[in-house]
Amino acid sequence: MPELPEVEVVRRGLERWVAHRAVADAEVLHPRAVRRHEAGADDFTHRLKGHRVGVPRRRGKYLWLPLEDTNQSVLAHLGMSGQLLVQPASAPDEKHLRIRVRFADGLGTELRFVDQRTFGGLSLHDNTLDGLPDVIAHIARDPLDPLFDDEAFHQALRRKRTTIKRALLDQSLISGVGNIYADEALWRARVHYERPTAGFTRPRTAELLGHVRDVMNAALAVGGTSFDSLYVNVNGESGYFDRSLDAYGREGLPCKRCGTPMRRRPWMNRSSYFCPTCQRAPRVSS
DNA sequence: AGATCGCCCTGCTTGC
DNA sequence: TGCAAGCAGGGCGATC
Repeated sequence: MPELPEVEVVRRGLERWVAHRAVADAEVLHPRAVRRHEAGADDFTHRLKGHRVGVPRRRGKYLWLPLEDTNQSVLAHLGMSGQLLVQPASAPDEKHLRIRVRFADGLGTELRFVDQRTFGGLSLHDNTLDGLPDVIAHIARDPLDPLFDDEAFHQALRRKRTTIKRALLDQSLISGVGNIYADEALWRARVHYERPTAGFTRPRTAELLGHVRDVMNAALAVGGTSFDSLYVNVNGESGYFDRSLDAYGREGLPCKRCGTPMRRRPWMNRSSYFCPTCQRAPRVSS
């Protein structure tokens, strides 16, 4: 669900409301929410206790809270329906509350991980030398990372025998792009989702990356994309970018550039939305 | 070795 | 109205 802009909105909220607070204790209400923490829920809560949270960081759709004075971080992935909420301790438990973190201060708020579908979760990991949780060392830098290497990405596209949307969703090539922003960027670039990457020229790659960055920055500026209450920031508020989507979810509606009805095609157990006129299918697709 | 597929879940919407 | 199928912002591990 949440892609880079939505996760970044959450990270900023955590930076404001959770950074530098000491953990009093944590409570795991659903074991699946910590399944990536191999030592189990008790170990997870025990290790959190008493440590101060550092400044939250993010790479792609992953975010993590470094624990000060340790070499470990709490890694979070929201999956399809995960939320990190900062709530008054007195607020009633959400229906899908999975993990609660209480703090040793008088602010009266706690951190809650709420997740309807339980595809997401929290876990604790050692950091690599760059301060990255070790289990996400394979995740590529994201396009808003100043150290993202455009040329290396282009070369990777040239090298692969795959198609462009698969490549955009491959988190080991470029991270943070999901189904919505892939379709949005491809529409902006007028590129069909099944275009083979091997034929990409340097200018075409550069243009596509530019659109990926533009659409993500635009979404970030309005708090991300929310279709329903499943994606919200740490204060439970929705973002507004759904109003600005040009492709995703617009099946049958006129293309905002040329008026042709937009199409939806089943794709990898998901959907791809595109304009059949602006985004010409490659002649031989398989 | 790299690419693809199935599956992990819950809940809402749609269509018979 | 009831029920089943289809669909949803993702990613991992098994498989070819």
